[in-house]
Amino acid sequence: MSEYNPSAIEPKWQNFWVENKIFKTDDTDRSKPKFYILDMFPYPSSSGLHVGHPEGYTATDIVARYKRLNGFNVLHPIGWDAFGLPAEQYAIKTGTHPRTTTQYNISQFRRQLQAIGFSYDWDREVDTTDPQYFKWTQWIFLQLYHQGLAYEADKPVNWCPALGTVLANEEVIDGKSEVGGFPVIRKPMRQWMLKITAYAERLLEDLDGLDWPDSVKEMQKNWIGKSMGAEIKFQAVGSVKSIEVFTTRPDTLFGATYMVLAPEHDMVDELVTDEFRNAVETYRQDASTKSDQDRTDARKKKTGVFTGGYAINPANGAKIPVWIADYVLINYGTGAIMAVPGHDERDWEFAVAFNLPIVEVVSGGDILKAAYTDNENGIIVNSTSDSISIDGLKVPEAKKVITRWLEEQNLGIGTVNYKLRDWLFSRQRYWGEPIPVIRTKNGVKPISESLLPLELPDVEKFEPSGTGESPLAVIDEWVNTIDQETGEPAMRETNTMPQWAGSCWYYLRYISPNYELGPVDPEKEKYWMPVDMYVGGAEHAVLHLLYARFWHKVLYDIGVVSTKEPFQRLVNQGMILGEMEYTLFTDESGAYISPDAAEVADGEIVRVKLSDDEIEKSGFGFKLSGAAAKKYGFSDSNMEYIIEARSYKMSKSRGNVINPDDVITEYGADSLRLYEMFMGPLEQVKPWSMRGVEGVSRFLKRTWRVFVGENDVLNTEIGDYEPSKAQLKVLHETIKKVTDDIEGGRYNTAISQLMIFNNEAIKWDQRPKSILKEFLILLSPFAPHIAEELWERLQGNTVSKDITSSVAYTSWPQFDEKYLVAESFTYAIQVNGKVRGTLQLSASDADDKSLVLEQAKKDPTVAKYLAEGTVVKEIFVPRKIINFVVK
RNA sequence: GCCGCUGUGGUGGAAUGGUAGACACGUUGGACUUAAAAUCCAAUGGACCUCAAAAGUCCGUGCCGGUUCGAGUCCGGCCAGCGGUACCA
Repeated sequence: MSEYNPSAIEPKWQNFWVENKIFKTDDTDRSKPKFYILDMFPYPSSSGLHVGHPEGYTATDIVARYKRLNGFNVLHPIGWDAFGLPAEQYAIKTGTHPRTTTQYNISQFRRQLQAIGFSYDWDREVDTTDPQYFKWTQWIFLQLYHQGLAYEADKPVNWCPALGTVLANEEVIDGKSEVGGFPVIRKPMRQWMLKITAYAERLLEDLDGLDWPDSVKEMQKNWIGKSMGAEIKFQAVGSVKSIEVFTTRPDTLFGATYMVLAPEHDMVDELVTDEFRNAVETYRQDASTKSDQDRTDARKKKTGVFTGGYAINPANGAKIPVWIADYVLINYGTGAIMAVPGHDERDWEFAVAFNLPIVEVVSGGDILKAAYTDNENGIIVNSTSDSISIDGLKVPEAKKVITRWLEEQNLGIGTVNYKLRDWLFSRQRYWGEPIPVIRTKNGVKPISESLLPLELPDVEKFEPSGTGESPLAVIDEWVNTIDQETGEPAMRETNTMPQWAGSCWYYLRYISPNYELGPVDPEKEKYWMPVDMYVGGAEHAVLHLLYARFWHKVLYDIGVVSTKEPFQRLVNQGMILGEMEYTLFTDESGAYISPDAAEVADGEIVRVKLSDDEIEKSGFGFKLSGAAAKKYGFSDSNMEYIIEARSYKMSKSRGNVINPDDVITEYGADSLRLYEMFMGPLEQVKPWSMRGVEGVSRFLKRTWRVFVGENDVLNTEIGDYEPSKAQLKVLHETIKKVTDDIEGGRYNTAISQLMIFNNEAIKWDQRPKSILKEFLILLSPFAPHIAEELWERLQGNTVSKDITSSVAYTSWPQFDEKYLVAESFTYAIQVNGKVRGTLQLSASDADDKSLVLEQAKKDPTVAKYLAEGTVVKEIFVPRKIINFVVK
């Protein structure tokens, strides 16, 4: 007996695919329709692939293989997002050059991906750290610079004096450094910025045409944060200057009883009076050292100080006080607000805290109790002056009228504001793309394109410079250079680009990875773009996708690409959690404590992990089984020991990480692929289960047994038989279901159908080759190794070893409706919507309404219920259901 | 708080408004075996009725209500969990 042995057949086919370049994309062929299917490329970490990677990668591989079988020219590449912090931190610890670490990790990732049998075109690999790749990342930066979209500014960074370094946001936890727990302050430093705000409107508008999940579109919309309103000038008392504010509620202008400036606002110095100077300075000092998080925590009490200065409300001429407070942010709007405490919650809180006047200008609420913020139905009141009145208008109308008036009076203008801020583009790091600019005595100057790539110098030490500058700043021979044009001395920029840079355009490089005249070959770009399907984690819903769209639009504007948007369809795969864990909680004395109590308990909680034979079902949850209760020393037999059942995110610290290599060793790559898809809908979060892997593995074993019998030869049941009607029916049902499900991204139910087919086929005494061949093609996108192996065996091992012998380039079966027609139909017979019987009829009888109804009424149970009243209505749904409405 | 997503057996999950629980896991019983593993067969939402079976009855898709001959599915209002975001004027 020869059993299914994935460890024997999988390497064989992986070698066959790689060595013969079976999945090399032929991109000279323009006769076929194209399909570009893209994975979010991985960061090659030292811990290797985790089971989350193959989830999306299997889905795209299924689609890639399916599309090839349907005659598409498929572009399905992979690469490495290889710049980044971990390799640099490792270098600091061990002195190993990040390039060495990165190259090693990439080779591990490549080996692991090949061991899962993905059909990538391995001749198109891109590596963001390869000078031939980042040459073009730098080139794009220069184009941004020439377009006026890259500029320098002093921006606060997370500076940790104790560590002598600048930290990324994710390295700062509660205002302290993740490493060491040292305080982190905000220190302004010269930074490169990219003017993504110039593209805000287009980034927003063009979302409409994309086939993306609503949630992602929504997140991007929120991130861009468009709001319509007005900018209004308030004349400062005793000054020639005025304070400009942005508001979305110009209709409440009459209710503005004070103003608030951000502590950093320029006008503070202008307004502050001697009496308040000290208090204001102290407050500004405090605010500057606070972390962003502290400042923007909405739950804390409002703070602020009066400047001593006043401004004039342009609507009614009232003299109103000007305060500073950190709830007003310098980098949104104009950094100053008109405070309308009657109709804005934050202003209301502030006014109450500092005893400032609150006036009602929109009726409908009770401003003594809370701000009334309804901006649809409220009616304007108390808003009349000598030159304007908006009383009696509804809010939307009032906004228009007062904005027009402000514009006429030259006091303000209707404007649009975006939350989106410019992109802070520099990092004080070694392991990133050098920013290709130099500083001469005349200022900043981009280096010539002919000098690209600007490579990183080799260094011995990767420690931060100690000044907050990048480690590159201390490499004198690299920093000190000459301006190639003038021959004069110059200094290189020592900041490097963030990790986002390389991933902003990698999808273009795959199209022509060796093209030397630009980032992408224009002819090929026109053929392949846009990406037809892009699959990756939801964690990139905002930043990566927004940054990539921004760069793409710039490239579109300068004629490098031909599409406005890079990714036509986006799919987010859901996270895979660890195995379900059952936890019993006890306090430090070892006494049982319920999960609810454990959550709020003060003392030390002991978590006891239970195996699933120690638990049993109880009501809504699980409790400790009697035997287990005894084992853990609980004697009270009346007590129900409720336990917590849930699965957690995989993490090293929790020890619930599943390594794909282990799964492959034990069950094979096909089982891994199949299980990852069979778990549930791709987009959904779902827990891992090794038992589930066993389940799909059993399916593959059964599939093997359909084909292979004793002594490792084809089963004797297989032959060139004429297929039976029943065999054709189940085959064609499977073709239809699998096809529809792949098209619809429902890989789990496609696999169910393959299982259904197999459960039938294993019962057949005569297994027609023609049927089995089509089944193998259907199976091949999901479990390609076993499909290739069985395909080869079915052909009799005689075929030559090239592309024509691979199941991957056969053609996808077409289903025929005529085989799907059932010979009989079962009606459900309902009385008043409840099923009271079933009725089986031949296909010819089933469409005869009067016959069906007559038969249905004869069913004894149905007849009983019909006798209880008179039939007032008969619902007849052909071949499905009958419903008698009885009164 | 706001925005989004998700709530279905012991578990993962299936169900164009038409017999809820496909497929799989687990469990139970049986076959094969000296035995075990593997494999195969059968049962498996809960409760009731019954000596037992067949048949049948009631309940059941987070909760409350609505539309409909008929609702897991559509509509309105809640609740819970997850994710994003957070003083954005």
